[in-house]
Amino acid sequence: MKTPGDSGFAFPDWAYKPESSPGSRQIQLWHFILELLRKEEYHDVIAWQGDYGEFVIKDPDEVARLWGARKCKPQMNYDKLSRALRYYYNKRILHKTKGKRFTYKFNFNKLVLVNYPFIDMGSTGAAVPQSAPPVPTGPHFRFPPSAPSDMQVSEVLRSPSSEELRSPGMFSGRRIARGSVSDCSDGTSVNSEIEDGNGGASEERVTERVAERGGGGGGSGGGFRGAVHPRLSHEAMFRMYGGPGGHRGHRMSEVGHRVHPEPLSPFTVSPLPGPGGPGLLAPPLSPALSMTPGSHLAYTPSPTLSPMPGSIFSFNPEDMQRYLQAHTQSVYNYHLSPRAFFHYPNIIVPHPQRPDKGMPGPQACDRGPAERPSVLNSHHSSLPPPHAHPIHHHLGEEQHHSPFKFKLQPPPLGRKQRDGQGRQTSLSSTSTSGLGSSLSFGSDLSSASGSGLVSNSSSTGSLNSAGLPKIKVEPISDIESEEEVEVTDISDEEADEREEEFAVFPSHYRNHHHHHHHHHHQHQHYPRSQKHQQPNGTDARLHPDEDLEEEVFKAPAPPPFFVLPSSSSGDGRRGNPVVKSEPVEPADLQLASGGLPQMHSQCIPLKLRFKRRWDQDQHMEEAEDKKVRGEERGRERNGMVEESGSGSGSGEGESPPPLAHHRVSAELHRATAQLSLENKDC
DNA sequence: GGCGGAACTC
DNA sequence: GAGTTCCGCC
Repeated sequence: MKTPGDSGFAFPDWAYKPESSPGSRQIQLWHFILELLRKEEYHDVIAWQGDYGEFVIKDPDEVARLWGARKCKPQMNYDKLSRALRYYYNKRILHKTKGKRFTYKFNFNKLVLVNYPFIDMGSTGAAVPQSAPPVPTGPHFRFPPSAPSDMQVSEVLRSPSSEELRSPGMFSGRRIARGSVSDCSDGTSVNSEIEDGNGGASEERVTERVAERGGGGGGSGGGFRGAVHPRLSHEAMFRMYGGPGGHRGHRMSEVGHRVHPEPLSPFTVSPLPGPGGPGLLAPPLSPALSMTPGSHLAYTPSPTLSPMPGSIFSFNPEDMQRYLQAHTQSVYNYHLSPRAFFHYPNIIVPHPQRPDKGMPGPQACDRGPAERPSVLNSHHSSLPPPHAHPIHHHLGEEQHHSPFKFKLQPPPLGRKQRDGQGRQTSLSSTSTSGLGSSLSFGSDLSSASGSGLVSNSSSTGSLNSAGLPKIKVEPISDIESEEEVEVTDISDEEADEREEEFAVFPSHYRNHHHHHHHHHHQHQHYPRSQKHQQPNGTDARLHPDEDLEEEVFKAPAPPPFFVLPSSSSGDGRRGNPVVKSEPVEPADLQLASGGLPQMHSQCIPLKLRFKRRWDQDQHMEEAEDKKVRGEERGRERNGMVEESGSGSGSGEGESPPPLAHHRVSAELHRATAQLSLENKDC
């Protein structure tokens, strides 16, 4: 354990694993940083410092060197590394602590929550010994008692091919270092000096894994073994690393809601069953939705990923709940890398990988890609099949595919080519890079499966074979695509609270089926200074980062057919089933949210009501968006407000809370409640 | 030192 | 997609 002097909070081991890196098969820089951070050996090179998540690179050159070694980029230097780090700003993985040299800060929210939304660290022995970032006193949030459903989890998780899931390996201390440095076969590589001392740890690692998974038990060295859980709590995540003894291995029982019987992994359990059962899905929503400041992130796992979107909007209380939950959850999942779902550490597959080949270790620069396959395949047999499909099928009619996709970051906006001569030929010289660096973990699994959400793209066929939803993380620019839905963060403010540590990314949750034509497309947050405009003229960058943080969450639009009959509302208003995008019925809104007058139609079918509400929400959101957008434009490039002079490091990013959004949410809640009541009457 | 665009690689 | 490499700018 460690925690040298720092905090007692642990950062989950899995977070350090390269394998868990959602973004790519290769180790990512932030992962690497985390690795270093967690090792005492490197404390003089890089260490946690200051605020929660903040770290200082004490020896930039060394860090760069290590990174270069890991990536087999001998020419790496701090300048380059820092560039890479700066890219994280836009991704919100990191931000710079202003005023402090070589000091950056992680946005754990992004790293952890986003990537591992379902892991329930709380219950399991999530606590990790390793290094701990300074603890946030932060907000703890808890999940509502009700449990989401296995289904959800399963849905989400399931897709990952087993391969991905497996590879629990975590770094054992030395491994990284050595591994990383170790071979860049070219010779050019740096040698490892990193640490060393440990010889051959790699194999050891394997063993560890096996052991770990084995029973849930023992959390040996460091593996994080928390069970995957549909809900995850910050609290849990960062819980104090108190007695390790207790944590590891045990079940999450504490949390009453947990659904999975299996402490370890849902996967093993096979999620299948769940989907259908609505019951599972419909947990009480109450608390979940609450966006009260105090709660910080109220999160209810929701079926968003699965159920809602789909196609049918069946109306019943459960649906409602789901609907609401969806919002909530969506927030949670927003920005989730599609691949993120695959990387649940908990899902450990029993198979030990071969030390040599099997190891996914990123560190082996030398390893050729060729080997990889073997790894993957080898396990197949015994591992739980990537069940993907079954589950989906089960999702009842209600779910099917969710139309949501997640977008993460802004695209690298257009590049103007420098026509002339670029420095093209570039590095001829030494780069060793080409060689072996490519070690990827799982071939393409990730890409293929993608997802966690289903995108119902009827049109595109984007569904994967399994019919899984597709989550897409992408830059705004692409957005126009169709069905992407953005999820909006509900509680940004809270989440964000001080600094974006916990911020959830802003997002919009939209339905593209009917609406996308009208607006949206853009809405992505662009990084601070993005100033590009979309071709279509829409402003590509809506919010500077921080600003974005808060947005309203949008209700998923009703499925297509949702539209149909609905229009005929009992209240006499009739309409064609036009899908509309018009702000129709503002009145309804009033009704619904405000006071819901008892309409004579006293009992309007809930469905209709709901539908209306939905529409209303949409409109409101849109309106909000427009509004926001307008504002944004105004600030244009100057928008870098965040950056400008804040002297001290920390508090960046705060933007005016979108009251409207809250309002909407509130209304939604209210309306929901009322509808429920009404429903009873009926 | 730090930022971020642009081109480029893997 | 995630950097890497270069570079001009502040």
